[in-house]
Amino acid sequence: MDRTAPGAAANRLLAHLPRRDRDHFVRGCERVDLEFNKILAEPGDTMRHIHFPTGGFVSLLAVMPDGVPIEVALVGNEGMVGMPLALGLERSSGRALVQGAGSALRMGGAKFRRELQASPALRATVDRYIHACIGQLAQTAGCNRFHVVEERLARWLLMTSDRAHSATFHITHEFLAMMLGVRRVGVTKAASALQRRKLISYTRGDIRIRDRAGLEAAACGCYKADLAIYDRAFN
Amino acid sequence: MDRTAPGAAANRLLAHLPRRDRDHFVRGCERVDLEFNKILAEPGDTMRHIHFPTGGFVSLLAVMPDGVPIEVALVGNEGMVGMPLALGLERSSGRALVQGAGSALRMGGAKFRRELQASPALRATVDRYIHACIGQLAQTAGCNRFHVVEERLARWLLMTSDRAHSATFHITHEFLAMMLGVRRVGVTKAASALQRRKLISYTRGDIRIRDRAGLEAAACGCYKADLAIYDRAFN
DNA sequence: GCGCGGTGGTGCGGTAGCGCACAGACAAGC
DNA sequence: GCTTGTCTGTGCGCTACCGCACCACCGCGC
Repeated sequence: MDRTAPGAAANRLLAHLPRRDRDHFVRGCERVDLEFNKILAEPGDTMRHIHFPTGGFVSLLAVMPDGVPIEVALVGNEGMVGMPLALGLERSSGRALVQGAGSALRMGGAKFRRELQASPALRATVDRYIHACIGQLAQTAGCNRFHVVEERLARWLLMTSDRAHSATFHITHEFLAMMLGVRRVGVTKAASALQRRKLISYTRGDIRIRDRAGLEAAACGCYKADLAIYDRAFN
Repeated sequence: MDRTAPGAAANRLLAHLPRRDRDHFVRGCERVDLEFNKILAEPGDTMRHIHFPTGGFVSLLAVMPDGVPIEVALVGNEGMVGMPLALGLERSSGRALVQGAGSALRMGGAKFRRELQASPALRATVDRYIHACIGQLAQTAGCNRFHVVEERLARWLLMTSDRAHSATFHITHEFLAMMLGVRRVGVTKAASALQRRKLISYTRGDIRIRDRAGLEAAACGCYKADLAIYDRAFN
């Protein structure tokens, strides 16, 4: 993957654009930091920018009527945050929360829409990503219904590791519990089971994946299904 | 809402188009029957047509890696079946199953994409629907995690009643169990509780909603949230 | 009349996850 | 050193739902 504009290939979605479109697009963006725990959008917020993470990653959370949040999708440098803008709407329907600090390319909503009009390749790439995201949402809906905490935790760790591009990252049980929509002790129980099986290790929020293949086997099939969905959208 | 082309307003999504676009679009469609239990798409299938239900309604199901299906969205005459086509892809990622017999307007995929190019209003309307659908998927993901069968059943009955435009419709406990991803006896238990509370009545698959307001109170907030999502997308 | 398939209801033991409460372990700051 | 806050682990009773099995009822066809 050639890097004709700085950071162009650091977001894999933008890397799918033909060089000319990509260079033009990236030049129109500004580089911003994604700071840990920062909220990029709340339900009902007007979204000012679309973000293409280059490092770091962002959780998309549904906020239930009683205010309890749950993660429904995870966005790293393979995707973008701000799908509503690509669909002609301004208001976010969920919460977007920075999970892993890093950086992103961002562009104002109005400008982004002009770019979408101007570049069929951009439009096509963004649409494919939306398609993949819809698939991931549907997968997650089923996963939440059928799979036990230990499997879902394993899936989450793998997805996060992929997006962090690292076998280690930082997240507490408390936070994980929020993501998975379970109690903290549920995470503690599942995580210590995974640790006992020597698949992961952790202390005070520092998590390390020790046996990736084993963890994949411990995760529900949704992890592989997610990969397949992205693959089919962009193959 | 005026009916300048036959069936134009029978699909509320198409009814959002300016008259000229709508008439043109509807003339390019063919009218087809949606026959009960017919599968419009399986995961991985090439989608030949996009469908705009005019009567009848269609379940979108995620098929889990072990083959077990679960409903993730419900499409009536407020929507369309074939989102992937609108996003430049041909392969369905889930299963589309006719739940309520009726009819639809349909158009071939290639032609539909040409129409999307030609009519910004069509593109905008379809995009808004996709946005609403994403919201519904996220809501369902959370609902599946947090809410008990009785609440989810009530939500499903209300959503279905809305799409059937009727307080009565036909569906067995067995089938409902598949939609909700629970055992048949789980549905039996929840349904008889709702019946005891005089919110619904049923015999051998014939379901009637007797107290709509009561049923709304018995449903989880996801039902109202769904309505709000659609409303915000199209207000 | 009889059998049979489709539908709904019940019972029973098992388990995953819940709410709540409390205890230990480590880190950082004073 | 001591305190305070954060993080992780354990115990307990409870509930929703599970898998499995069996039964009752109804309508239809032979």
